[in-house]
Amino acid sequence: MLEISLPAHPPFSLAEVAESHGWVQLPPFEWHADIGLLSRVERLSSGQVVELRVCEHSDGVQVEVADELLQAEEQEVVDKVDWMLQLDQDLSPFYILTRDEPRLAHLEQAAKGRILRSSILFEDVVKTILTTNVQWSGTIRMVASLVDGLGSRLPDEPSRSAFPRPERIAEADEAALREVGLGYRAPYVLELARSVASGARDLEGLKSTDIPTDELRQRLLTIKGVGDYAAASLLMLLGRYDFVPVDSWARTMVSREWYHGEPVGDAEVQAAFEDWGAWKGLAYWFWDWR
DNA sequence: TTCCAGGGGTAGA
DNA sequence: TCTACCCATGGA
Repeated sequence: MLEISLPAHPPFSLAEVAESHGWVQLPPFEWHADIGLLSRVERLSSGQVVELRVCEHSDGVQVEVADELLQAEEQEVVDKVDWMLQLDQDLSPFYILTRDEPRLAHLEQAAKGRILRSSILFEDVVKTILTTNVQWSGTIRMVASLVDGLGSRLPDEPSRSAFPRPERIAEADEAALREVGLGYRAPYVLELARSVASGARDLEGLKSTDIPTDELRQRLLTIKGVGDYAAASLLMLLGRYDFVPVDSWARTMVSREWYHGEPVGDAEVQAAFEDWGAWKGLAYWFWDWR
């Protein structure tokens, strides 16, 4: 049994990160709210498949892994948990701004503001593509069958699997992915997996904070299946909050809040949060619509 | 049965 | 740049 303690930049709440959006409902994440346990099956680069069990602990989290790990594997676990939970995220400039906005003033006290993300960007891009033009229940179904069908299984609990590697998806053919239930999104996911597996596309490199946001957005938009909504969502996951991910929910809420229920377009939604500048997406995401 | 979802690609103006 | 049309699939 390996136990690792990791500090987080305060304020921090594991529950708030876990419940920051729907990702926690998608495998290989599992969230046990009653005991505050975030679990996730992860395939390490060595090939070993492990379960990461994360609990809140003093000023951060404690990560438990049942297996013996090499030093390099342990470091990989640390890096991945740090990335997924945004442990070192400092939102104090945003919190200062929220103090004058009643709909957001509670965020700092509640330690809200971090957004849960997957260990590698490939997984987040695939999942985001699988949220488009489908109800949330459909996204859960597609991700679950993709993970169960192509993911590496956890040895001690074979009903659970890691998210499939790009190389594994790249080996599949389009018909198989359609059969898994991806429908017309199958060729998008396949093309992405093949380009990442071949090295033609470096998604992990997009995590670099050196890339200007507009350039980053343009690069995300070159992925088939990623449009304005998906790009904005992914920018949020990359810590760039300059765009609101406008979906049917956003249009409904902005319409109700500021347009007397009249239908609104993407431009109206973006404009509604324009004053928040570089924090626009975050202000939208955590807005208390009441 | 029709409509639409946590939209996006493509063709044609 | 903007619009119309198409895309698989399951809830509502």
